[in-house]
Amino acid sequence: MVTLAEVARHAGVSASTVSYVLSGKRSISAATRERVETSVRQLGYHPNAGARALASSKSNIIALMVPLRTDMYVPVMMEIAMAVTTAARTHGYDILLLTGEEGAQAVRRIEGSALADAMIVMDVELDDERLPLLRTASRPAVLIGLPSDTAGLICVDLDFAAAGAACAQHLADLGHREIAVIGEAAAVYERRTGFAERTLTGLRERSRELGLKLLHRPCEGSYASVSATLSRVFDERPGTTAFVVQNEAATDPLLALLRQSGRAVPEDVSVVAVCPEQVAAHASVPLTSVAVPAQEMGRRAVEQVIARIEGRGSQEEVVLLSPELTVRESAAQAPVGA
Amino acid sequence: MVTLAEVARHAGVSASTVSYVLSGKRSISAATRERVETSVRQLGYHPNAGARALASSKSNIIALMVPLRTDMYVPVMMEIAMAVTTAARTHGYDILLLTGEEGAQAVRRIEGSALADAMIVMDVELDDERLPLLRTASRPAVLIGLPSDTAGLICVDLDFAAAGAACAQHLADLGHREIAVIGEAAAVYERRTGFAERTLTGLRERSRELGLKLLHRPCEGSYASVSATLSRVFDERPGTTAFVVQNEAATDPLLALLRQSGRAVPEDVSVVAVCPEQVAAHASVPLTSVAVPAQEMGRRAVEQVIARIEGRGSQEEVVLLSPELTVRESAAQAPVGA
DNA sequence: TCCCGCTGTCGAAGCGCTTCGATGGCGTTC
DNA sequence: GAACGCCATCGAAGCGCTTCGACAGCGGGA
Repeated sequence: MVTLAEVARHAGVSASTVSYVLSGKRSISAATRERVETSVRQLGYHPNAGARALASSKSNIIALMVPLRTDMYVPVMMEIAMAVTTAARTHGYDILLLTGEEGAQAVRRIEGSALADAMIVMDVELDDERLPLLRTASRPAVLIGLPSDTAGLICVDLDFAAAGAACAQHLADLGHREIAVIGEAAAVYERRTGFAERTLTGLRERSRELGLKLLHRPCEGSYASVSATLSRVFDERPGTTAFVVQNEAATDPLLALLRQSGRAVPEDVSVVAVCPEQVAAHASVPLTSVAVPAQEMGRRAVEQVIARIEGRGSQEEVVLLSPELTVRESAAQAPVGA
Repeated sequence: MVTLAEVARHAGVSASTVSYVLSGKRSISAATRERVETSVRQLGYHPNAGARALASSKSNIIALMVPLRTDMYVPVMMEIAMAVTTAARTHGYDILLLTGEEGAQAVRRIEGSALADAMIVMDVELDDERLPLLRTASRPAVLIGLPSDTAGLICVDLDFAAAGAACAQHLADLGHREIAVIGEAAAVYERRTGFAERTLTGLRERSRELGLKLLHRPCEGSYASVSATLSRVFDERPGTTAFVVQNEAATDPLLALLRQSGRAVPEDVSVVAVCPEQVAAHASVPLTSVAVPAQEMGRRAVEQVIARIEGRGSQEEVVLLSPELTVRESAAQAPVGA
């Protein structure tokens, strides 16, 4: 391995000069800078990460805690993780991948060992066990998600309430009066991962304002579960003309089962989804949907966290991204006389 | 932050003694060990990762390169990544997440900066640009996937050829004579990510041995694409009674479109898939399938890489996991007189 | 002409840990 | 009872880098 000292010798300068050329923290004459840069290139020098971290108390690593559960919401999670990683690299940071499994323990470990300069935590529950630690941590942390108490926290998330409202509004504009919500699995609500509840809140409030009838049913992603849910919905509310789905796995079964039961989408029944673009665009009927902007969320989280590492930005901030409803083919004017 | 020196003072011993207690590299009396361990606990000491890495030239970090493309095979990739991370933690290692985007450059960076002790590389292409570097690297590397030339490499992968053969065998056993293969998108074959080709090879060879007629068609995951592919298949080979699908995204459309075209699965047409368990189990007709054992692959890759870090194991090794075909409901006896 | 204040460079200290060699005290062995 | 060896512990060096203070040289203002 090539060291700083070797580069210095090769360039005929002192080690500190090389260091300053690399960091740009002191002015160096153009001539010297070029000589050093040439040596760096010729020798293929890469600074030793450990030594650098030790000397500067900065690792240039951001820890990313992703949920271990691979049973839900996987593509979005993956997309966010990738977006975070890519965004971090453009700022010179690497990502250390942690699973939620270790829980609060992981936060302590990272904090204590100085392995990372900051953390990004995904899949935060409303009353997450990690929150107290993150609040008092000596290193910045950014949450992707929105716990119930955001005091002293930096959060980035889609404004799911607005997303819910947008769905209700869109369907109301199309003349629908009775709407059913096919939600995430009951376990998701029990775990209290805010986003599902917030969507529902948004749906409910806007529905009340607009005088819509709203029915909510949690639902597993399986055909059996969607099928059962559908029957119950049409039993209870035969006048239902529109669905809002927030459950990646359930969208395909929903469309298939509606078709099977003789209801055409969007002629007889409209469907609006809250899901990733890909899922919406590739469904059997391209779905009018509010996208979960994974890329954007990842990018914003990285920006927030780096601002904090560099001592910029406030101690507390909630970044809520505005939802955008994309009109595709699955939602249309309510059937007349419905 | 608590340092080794503080622990040493607190326990009334020298710093080196604390270090030896922690590493177990020299024998320490039970009394001293306990005293030190108590101090460690009381002070909440965590060794500084940078200092440790610098002094020992060992970072206890494994770099994991995942494909950036989020357009294919996402759930499996995520599952493998999670399995790798979890497995690594049980051995005391953390995972540094790299995207394929940086390509060979990333390999050099990790190597030069001593950021990680080893690498695990996913989504290897048959003739990957990173291979020469990985072969000559001073740090161990393990591939998940199988390039064409495995000389000097450690590889872990599912035996996709055997998987293909198993599918052919299963369908032949059920009396099918004409089989169509719905493959990955053409781009996947062009990129030459071996697994798709190897499955095909296995299918072809076993089909030849058993006298089956085989037709292969690459296919996008969209309904339009699957629909077009299906028509062409039935045009060319009206006698087709069975499908092998290797394309996560296409399975659902395939089942839906077969049903729509009046062909019942499995009564009229059988389907066998090569895909993750979840996809197979939750399909509208639970799929008889060969699973991609993501967990197992992640675990084995970590074991291999740690063996190499510790100086165990050979310089070259190919671990091919045996496929297991799980019988579900989508494949049945070929219709009589077909 | 003298002194001041830059700019560009260097030397040395130190980040927190591992590890090598040295050492002191003990029980054994003949 | 002297010599030996072993076990447990210590001290010091050094891993490769950053960063602080020092200083040489030079131009400009008075």
